This record gives sequence, structure tokens and C-alpha cells, in this order.
Amino acid sequence: MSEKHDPTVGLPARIQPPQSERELEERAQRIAGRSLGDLAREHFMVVPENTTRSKGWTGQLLERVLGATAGSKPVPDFEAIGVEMKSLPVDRTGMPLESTYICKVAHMETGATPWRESWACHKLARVLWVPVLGERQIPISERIIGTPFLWTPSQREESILEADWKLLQEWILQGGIGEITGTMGAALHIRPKAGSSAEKKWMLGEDGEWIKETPRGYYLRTSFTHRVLASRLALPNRPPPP
DNA sequence: TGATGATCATTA
DNA sequence: TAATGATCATCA
Repeated sequence: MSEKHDPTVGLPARIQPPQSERELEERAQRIAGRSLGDLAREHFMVVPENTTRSKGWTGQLLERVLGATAGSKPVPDFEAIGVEMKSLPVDRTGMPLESTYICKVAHMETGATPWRESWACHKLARVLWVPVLGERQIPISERIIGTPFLWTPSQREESILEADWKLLQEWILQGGIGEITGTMGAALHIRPKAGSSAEKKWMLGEDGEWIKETPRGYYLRTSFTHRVLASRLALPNRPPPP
């Protein structure tokens, strides 16, 4: 009989998950303006030289700092309060540098799933956006956290997402998942999401038969996330558009 | 192994 | 140079 090794021995206690949105917001506001290097040091994380081999590092740091549920479970980052966290790399003007991954394209959804019942819709129902000044020229440790904020899609935003969802579902119905390209969808689109293009998974094909296909995921375009940032941060007191 | 966290890098 | 398609690390 051997005792189970406890990897937390010698490390600081894990940050407890926030028990309310208020608590999460307070934590998030406190790291606004801080550098990734400072936060990493406080939480005993080593800053990578570059992100090529550490692509998820910033997100993992923020999860740790804010007390997100660790791991890769298919549940919200802050499970108790149903909030998803997304770090968003932006340039100095607030323009997102990358699209935002939402979730995989599930083979059970390849057809006529209503937007409101979709995995993507549930994922986006409540999001803590954490902008990070993340231009490649800036060393990782010097990148600065912006102002985080909680977000639920407005009616306008949701109608855009729903329209794209319907469009993509229609394409899947007509031609199968294999016909989808990244050009489809104004805000929400579908792109490969796999370890490599060689990776194939069983999906439902055009005529309902099982086929091997590249795993794909739903992503938000930068044009959409930019409008989300701009409407919540740059123009906080702007009256709603007509 | 498959879902999570994303960013990389080639091409149009 | 932006966008699409490809790829990388970690965790349970």
C-alpha cells in the first residue's frame, strides 16, 4: 500500500472558487492593470519564453488567480455560479488579436438544434471577459491585464449569434459538416479544432451516415468580440442604439 | 483519450 | 495583413 502523492504539499493553498458573481467581479477588478509576470510570481507559476508551446498559459494563470475550477471538465470555469471565463488578447487600441474558442461542434448537434438549446448558447450565457494586452512584441511577463467584465449577450448580440447558428446548422444539414468552411457566419463560425489535421472523429454525415471527419469548434470572430469590448468599456454611458 | 486553455503560421 | 486552417500543452 502506498500513500497517494499530494502535489499541493509545499505549494500555497488553492484559491477557493468565488461563491457569487460579486465576489468574482471584485477579484477580477483587483488584477486589472497588473502584469502577467507579477501574478505568475505570486502564484508560483513559471512564465514561458514564448506562447508557441504554452498556448493556454495565460488562461491557466487567470483560472488559478481567480479561483476557477481546475481541469478540463465540460462545465463552466466557475461552476458554482455558472460563469465562463475567457481571456482575450488585445492590442493597445482594444482590438482583439485572436478569435475566441467557444466549444466543439458536437455530433449530436449536426442538424437542427435550436440556438437556445445549443452548447454554444449555454457557454456564452454568462462570460467573464478578461482583456489582456497581448501583442506578440510584448514579453509575456510584461503583458498587462485590462478591465475584466461580466457579460451576457444583449438582444442584438444574441440575434446575430442565433442567425449565424441557424445558417451553420442549415449548411450542416445540406452538405454535412465536411462542407463547412471558416468563411461562413458573421460573428460565430466553425473552424478545425484538433491536435492535427490528421485527427479524425466519427461524425454524422450529410445523409445521416457515420463518417470520419476533422473535429471542429465554434469560434467568435474578432469583429464581434471587439464590439462587445467597445460597447461595455469604451462607451460605458452611451445610450442604446436605435 | 478527449476536453480544456488558446495561439501559430500559411495563404489569399 | 487579416483570416482560415493547423497545431500545442495540460488535466482528469
